[in-house]
Amino acid sequence: MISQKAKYALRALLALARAPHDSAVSIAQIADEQSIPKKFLEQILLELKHHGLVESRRGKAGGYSLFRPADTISFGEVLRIIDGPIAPLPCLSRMAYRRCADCGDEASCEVRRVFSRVAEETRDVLDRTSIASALGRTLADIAPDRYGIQAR
Amino acid sequence: MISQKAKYALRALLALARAPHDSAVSIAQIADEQSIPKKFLEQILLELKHHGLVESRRGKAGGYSLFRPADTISFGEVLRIIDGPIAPLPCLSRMAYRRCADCGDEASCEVRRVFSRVAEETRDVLDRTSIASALGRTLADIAPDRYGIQAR
DNA sequence: CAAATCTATACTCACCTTATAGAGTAAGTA
DNA sequence: TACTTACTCTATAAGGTGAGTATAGATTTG
Repeated sequence: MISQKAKYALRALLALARAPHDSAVSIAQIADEQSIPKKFLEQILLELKHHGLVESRRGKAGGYSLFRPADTISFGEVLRIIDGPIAPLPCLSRMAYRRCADCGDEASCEVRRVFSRVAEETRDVLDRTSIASALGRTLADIAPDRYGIQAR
Repeated sequence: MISQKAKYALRALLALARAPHDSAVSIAQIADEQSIPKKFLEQILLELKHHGLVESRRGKAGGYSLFRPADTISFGEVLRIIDGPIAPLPCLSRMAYRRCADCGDEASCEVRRVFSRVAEETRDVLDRTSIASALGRTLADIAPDRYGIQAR
């Protein structure tokens, strides 16, 4: 299960992607539209900003907007920022590998072998699907590499 | 991430599947071999027993053994027993569907659409892989339906 | 300056995970 | 029968995580 927070993050990014280009959308507006607790959403957007996915303008008429084109932001990237590793086992994570303390030999671990297939399929979907392609208005699914979507 | 408990459960079942047919293996032996805390493993095996995956004999020379053939026990079934739903979103679970409170319309939810593909791929692997096939000694991967592995 | 808005950190609170403890029950065995 | 081994069940607890709230502050623009 992905966290509620990650779901909010994705919904917020989708909302920003739908907004007219270069127009800032206020936290309040997104929170209201998407039924996300406002203060919680503030934290989430701040985190996405720290990771360079969105930018913000302060003051009256301020708000958030995407910092990168919507077809260069993959679901996988967002999930890794908010929820951490996607892999089903620590010993299968690329961003935060950790050996399983109780596993004698990784190469012969049956559990690992099975879940590595799960991990592969999951990354396949999440790293190839961008915010734009989820909205169904891009070519990123067809040639994602060209758009700089993070490689698996 | 799957839970430590689920990993223990799978490892215990794999150990039972490796044991000579119809011979009971004691909790202590499995715990020792697999480096699983004994009292914790007791709980896990008991739970698997209640769900009809293993059987037990008490007394001296007692222990656990598989109740069903190893190629009829899928990874998915074990995970659902120990960790609950496999789906990445409550609104995608077949065993425990729950509408997302904050989602207006499921049919048009982009997040749901993307993760339904993840769920499908994941189930594909987990429900088609059995304890036996993980050990690499069965035909269940080739014709799983014939062996009664739970359909997706 | 005032209002709207973002920035940052700290805090709560319930629930889940990962066990551990201990008393009880059953089956074989000397 | 008494003893030993092993499974059965319930309770409990420490620690972590998830999902927010609260509070205070900093910027920008009108």
